[in-house]
Amino acid sequence: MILIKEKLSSQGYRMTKPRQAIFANLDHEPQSVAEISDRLKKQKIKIDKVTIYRTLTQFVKLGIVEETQFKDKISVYELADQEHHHHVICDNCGKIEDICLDEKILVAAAKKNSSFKIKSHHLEFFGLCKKCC
Amino acid sequence: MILIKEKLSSQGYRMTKPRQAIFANLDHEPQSVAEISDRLKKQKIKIDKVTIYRTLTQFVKLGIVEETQFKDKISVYELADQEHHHHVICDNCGKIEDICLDEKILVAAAKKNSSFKIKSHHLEFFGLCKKCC
DNA sequence: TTAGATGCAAAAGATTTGCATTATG
DNA sequence: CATAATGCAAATCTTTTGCATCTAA
Repeated sequence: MILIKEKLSSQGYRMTKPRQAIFANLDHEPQSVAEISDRLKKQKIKIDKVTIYRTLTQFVKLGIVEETQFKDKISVYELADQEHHHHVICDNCGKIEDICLDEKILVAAAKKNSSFKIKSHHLEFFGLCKKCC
Repeated sequence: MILIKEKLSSQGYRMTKPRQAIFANLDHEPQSVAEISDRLKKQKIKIDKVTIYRTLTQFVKLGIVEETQFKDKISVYELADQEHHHHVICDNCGKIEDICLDEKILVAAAKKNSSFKIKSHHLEFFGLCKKCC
């Protein structure tokens, strides 16, 4: 709690009810704006989707939230993790699971093989979850 | 040429002028529908964007084309390659470069660590290209 | 008080769908 | 000739923008 408030105010931003509610509904599981919006609705908290978009964009900038893009063309957001991890997405039901892997060697190889100055990467796995197998 | 025609007809589909033109403008570099459309326009070939979308979707199904999603929310398409490869995307200008890496070990680790039946994966690197460095 | 934040309406942009028409096999 | 493919218009869906109003600091 104090964390975000500090991060916000240190950049001249404000802590507001909507931001607090949105933050409270973030998770270490990735969620879409629609999902977050639904969660808030269920809690009888009325926040415009636009506000959710703007808040998440800001949280991403502040390093509070991490954004990922999957094939279905919608963005998903999750609490930024201290530890870098990856996702496994079910081809059938869309369920997303986190997975931890040590890809140091691969990143090093990429840096060596590419003419680009590589700064980050995304690694996602696809398959079938237990239920859909 | 004969390749796609066979793949198409084997599934009851037809080889048409638009499909041939679209195929001829595909590349091993990923391109968006807008880019493909522009290329065709320059060649004075008039094909509706809708047709490009439908054709690409079909080519993907037939394994002729590979679709990738980047953060800017648009899909890019490239000729499906015999050899599995990855992309390096410039954070500044969006330039995309292909890169080959051997990630067998990593995939094996993912299969071991996950409860999912993993079938495929996506690996993309981000950074700055030579020009933007 | 005063700049930042919100909500509503509307715009924007990519992709999809419906349907009448055309053209391939 | 039967059916798949195309083009056009319009719909969808996610995300963004403009602007008047509100509110935290």
